[in-house]
Order: sequence, then structure tokens, then C-alpha cells
Amino acid sequence: MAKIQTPQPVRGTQDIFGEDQERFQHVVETFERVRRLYGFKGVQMPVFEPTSVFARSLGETTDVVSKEMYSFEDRGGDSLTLRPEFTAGISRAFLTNGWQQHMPLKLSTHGPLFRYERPQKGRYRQFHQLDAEIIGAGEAAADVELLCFADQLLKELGIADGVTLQLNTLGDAESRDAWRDALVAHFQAHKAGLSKDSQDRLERNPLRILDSKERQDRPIADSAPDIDAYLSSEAKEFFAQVTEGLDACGVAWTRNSRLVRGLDYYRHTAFEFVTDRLGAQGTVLAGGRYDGLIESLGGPATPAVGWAAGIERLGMLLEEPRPEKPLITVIPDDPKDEKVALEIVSVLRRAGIVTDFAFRGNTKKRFTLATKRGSRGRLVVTADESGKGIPSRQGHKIRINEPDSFEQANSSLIDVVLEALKSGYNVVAHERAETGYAVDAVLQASNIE
RNA sequence: GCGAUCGUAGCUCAGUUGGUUAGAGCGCCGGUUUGUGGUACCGGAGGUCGGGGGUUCGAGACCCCUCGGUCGCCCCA
Repeated sequence: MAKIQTPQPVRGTQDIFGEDQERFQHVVETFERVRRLYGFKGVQMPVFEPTSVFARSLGETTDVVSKEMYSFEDRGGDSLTLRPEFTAGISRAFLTNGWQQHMPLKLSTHGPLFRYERPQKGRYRQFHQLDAEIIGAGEAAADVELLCFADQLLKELGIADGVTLQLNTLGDAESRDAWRDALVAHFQAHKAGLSKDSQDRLERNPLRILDSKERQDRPIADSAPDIDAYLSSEAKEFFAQVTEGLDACGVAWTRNSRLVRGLDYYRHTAFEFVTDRLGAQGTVLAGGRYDGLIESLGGPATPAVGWAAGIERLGMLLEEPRPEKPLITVIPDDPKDEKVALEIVSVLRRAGIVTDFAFRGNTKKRFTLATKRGSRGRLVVTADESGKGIPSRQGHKIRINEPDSFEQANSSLIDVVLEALKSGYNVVAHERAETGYAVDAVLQASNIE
């Protein structure tokens, strides 16, 4: 028989399972909880959009657009792109749904994004982000609220230690353009001293030379003019309001005048929460103000701010998550007892008890499984010769034990389980078993049909 | 796209300068033991050594190509 080649996953994709899945889930659940505290509405977006949505808003010359997008033609001949980020799609939705009426609109979402990049740890071709945006608010208070949200999220995830908020302003459109011209002039004058990468950047993305890691670029980048000299008084005032607001909220920040954004649409506030624990993938949450974006998509001039955070990266920073364990495993003592056991399982689950049903193998195997899954207690269902048990069948009793507490039969777990069983049965009798670390009980159906 | 490094059982890895039937631990399956089943002991299954080509009497080890992982650059969350 010819052996067929097993399929490989697509490069840079991941199957998230076990502990990774628990980390992922914890990040998303914490995000969902905190965003409600701040009054952000959830929203779901399509995973693909017309290519022009991203091409126009991100800037044609950016790396993301020019070489990292998953773009394809559909059967109707339209060029579509798997979303490489959230902001452009949300802006498009804002326009096509007439969400102007809800301004200022606070939105949040999370889900998969796609970028054709070289995979590394914490960087995938299909990756996942949290996202928060405030659309239609030009006030610095919107920036402050968004940053407080981010700060609280990181704190509640327990990863704020070792993470610093770096803050900068790119000024309004005029400030930014004037600064950019000055930078280009400065770098042009020192072009010969720049690294090859940075010489390329001079054409495409001169702002990026500022945070170059190339040693030979540092003196030139460090001596480049700061934005401050080019800020209009309005832009200066705006940034001051943001920093004062952060101080009022108790959010720690540091000014990084070398912090810039890669995408064209950013104005004013730019920020990154950075950790030193993830190597080259140190940025854990980043964003800024993008007042020009919606206009560039053909809409009315609409101020907006937002951020995004990598779920995988946040998950990697989390403390060891405690695994999900069933509270109790129900074990029929004999195949004949399975139906009754299932009935009990249903009653427990409906009463809110996390219950596992051991359905494979002999009784010993079922106990082994209960141990392996880490359930705190076992509930064994056995036939009861006294005939006092669950009516309409021949009579059953249960035995509950908790292996971790051999000495204490009257543990809280046993009480909790007995209490839950009362929602479906009358517990007519229960007593400590002869072995000393278990409780036997007889159940009687409480509502007889 | 560039540079470095790695790829042996389901998992983590060992396999000495190329040399007979490729090993261990954990996990899995079966059995014995045990205080309700933790533990301990015995046995078993499972590998075309990422894939393809080459050098050689002989390759898991050497060479080339290719596909993946990891780290850095680029870019970015």
C-alpha cells in the first residue's frame, strides 16, 4: 500500500491547544470583561475586505500593503484581501453603516489577522489581536480613556510588571509634514553615513530611521530634530492634555521622542506598551490617533484613536494558567449502571457543577481517567440491593469520595455535590462509608412523572 | 526578502571520528500488586531517523536541494 504524505499545516499557522488555548482564552475573556467596564461595544467584522480598503488607508508604500497582504481574486474577479489589521475594516464599516449617528463610538473586537511574514516566536501569518477604537472623538480625553483601558487590561492580566508605556506625539498633519521634511533634510545631509537599510527607508519611510537598531545609524538618528520644534501650539496643547489625563488616572508613561508609527494614517498620539521579555517581539500593545484615515476612505473628516494587542504575545507573558479541571467525575460501577450515571451527570451539570463522565474501559480505567483529568472527586454509581434507590429502576446508590482528603469525609466538595443532587433527587439517606473517606447516599427521584 | 541554527517513536531527547536487527524517559495498550483504583512491578505496540537526490562496500551521521521550527534583520501586535 502506498503511504500517503500526511498534510502539513500552512506555514506560520498554529493549532492552539491545551495550555496555549487556556492562555489565549484567558486573554480574550479578560479583555471582554475590561472593555465592558469602559463602555466599549463589541463588533464583529468580515475577515476579508476589498483590497482597496487596506491599500488606501495603510499607505501603498508600506511593507504591509506592498508585500505582506494575502490578496486574491474571487470568482467574480474582485480583488479581496484577508485583513492584515482591524482599523481599516472598522473604518469602512463605520462609513457603510452610517455609524456617524452613534459618535463618539467606542468599539472593540478581536479575531484573526493575516500577514505574509517570516514566522518567529510570537509572530505568525495568521495571528490574533484585541482591538479597541474610539471613532468620532477629537478630544484628548478619548486618547486618555483608551490608554487607561489598555493599562488596566495589562494590570488585570497580571503582566504590567516589566511593561512600560512609551508615548510620543506625531503632531497634526501640518506639524507632521513639517517635521518629516526636516527629518528628510537631516538624513539626506548624512546619507552616506547611514546603513543600507536606512538609505532605503529614506525613500519609503524616513520616520523609521529614527528607531533604527543599526549601530551606525544611531548618532545620526539621535541628532535628528525632535518633533517638538515643529509642533503647532494646538498640537502641543493636545499632547499636554493627554499626558495630564494619564497622570490623573495614575497611568505611568515615558516620553519616547523616537517612537513613530509605520502606517501612514497616524497623527498626534502614538504609543506602545513594550516588554523586554519577548526578544524582538517586544511590542505588546500599540496604537495611536488616526484622524485622517476615514477621510482617506472617502468619508467625512472624522477623528479617531485606537490600539491593538497581540493575543499570542499577551498569552506568552501570562503566569502559568491553572488548567480547566472537572470538579467531579461520575463513574458507573458496572455497564448496567450507565444510564443512571448519565442521568446523575445531567442533574449535576444543570446544577452548575463541572462534571466529567467516565465512559471508557473497566472501572479501574475509569478511575485512572478521573485521576488524569485532575477531577477533585469521584461519584460512583452502584446498584443498591436495599431497593431504596432511584425508583423506576432497580435501585441505585452513589458513593462520593475525594482522594485528596482521605481523612476528612465531610469535606465541602461532598456537601456541594449532595446539594446539587437535590435539584433532581431526594437524598433519602447518606452516611460515611466504612472505608472512612467517602460518603454513601441513596437518591430518590423527586418529581415522578 | 536576508543571515544563523535545528529537524531521530505521540512528547522531551541520546545516538561517540559513517560500520551489524536505531535507544531511554514520559505517554499509550495489556497484566500483576495496592488502601477505590494514588503508588510499585512485569510485558507489549509504536520510527521509510522532515522529504528528495548524491558520495560510499556501507549514511540517522558527510554533500546538494527542498519543506518546516527557532533566533536575529526587515517590518510589525
